[in-house]
Amino acid sequence: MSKAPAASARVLVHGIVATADLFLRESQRIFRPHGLSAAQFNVLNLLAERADGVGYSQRELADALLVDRSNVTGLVDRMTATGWVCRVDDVTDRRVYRIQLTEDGRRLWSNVAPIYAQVVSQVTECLSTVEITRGVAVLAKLQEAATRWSAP
Amino acid sequence: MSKAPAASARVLVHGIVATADLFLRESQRIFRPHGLSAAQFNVLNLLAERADGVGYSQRELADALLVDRSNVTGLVDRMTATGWVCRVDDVTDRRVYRIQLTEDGRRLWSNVAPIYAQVVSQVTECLSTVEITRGVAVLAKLQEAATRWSAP
DNA sequence: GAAGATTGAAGCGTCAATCTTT
DNA sequence: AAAGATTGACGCTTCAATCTTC
Repeated sequence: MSKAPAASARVLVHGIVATADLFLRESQRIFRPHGLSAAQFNVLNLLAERADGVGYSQRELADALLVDRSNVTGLVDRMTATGWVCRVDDVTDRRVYRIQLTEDGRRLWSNVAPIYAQVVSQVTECLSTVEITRGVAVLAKLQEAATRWSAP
Repeated sequence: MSKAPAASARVLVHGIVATADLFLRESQRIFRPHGLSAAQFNVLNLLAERADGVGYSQRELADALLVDRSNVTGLVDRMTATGWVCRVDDVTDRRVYRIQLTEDGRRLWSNVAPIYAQVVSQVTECLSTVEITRGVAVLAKLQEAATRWSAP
């Protein structure tokens, strides 16, 4: 494996952050007309794709979204206020809430998810299957390396 | 050019955002012991690499950092409070401030920048030169496509 | 003591509206 | 009118500390 020159490595890292920033900004513009934020859309996505109706605990939500547990409190607060999710007491453990999608939440997700999917497909149609596969592999290597670095 | 399956395209987009998130989180942990945030490090970087001593206007900083102009006000406020940058009145246009590095700011940057560079090189040493080149190219295509989408 | 949830303080980011200067 | 900077309102995120329940 040939050694990576420092300059282009830095360009790659900066490019990843800049591209993610761009995606985030643009996705906010998609969600905003629906009163939704990117973080809230991710919550909707998780809940909607879980068919068993049990829902996620806030801790599970935090782990899945890769954010701090304390963050989920406010996120769920706001989504409860708008009526898209609700907190249900867990029957076996009184410490935990099960967060579940409401009717309104599911309806909103049904409207917004296809729009988001289409934008993703439009933006990525400039890439070939090989490029996508290689890109995913590079990202996986980087994540692995970064994780290994953070916990030596 | 072969068509990109929707599923893997979405994995790629998610991977970019997740990797950037991971980088951001880890870089915060590097900067924090120095009382610095990632956003502030970027400001230091811009100012330090501009040798002419003229500095950036806040508008120029906003454009370079890809953030809203209003955001820069608070960022510069905080960095002025810690004494790392200062606002200097522009001599030709009384609307604009020139933001310049202080002695302290330059010293801090001299300490932190090599640490950051080394972490970047450690995390990216798992990649070959070819992988980096291809990765950068994919990101450039995506940014171009996303930008084109946002302003049709 | 450990785990789930919450709170308060702080920084970062957007947007809309305002002020000053050009 | 247009451009640079600022303000206020709001959401997202982290961290440290606290409360309740296991």
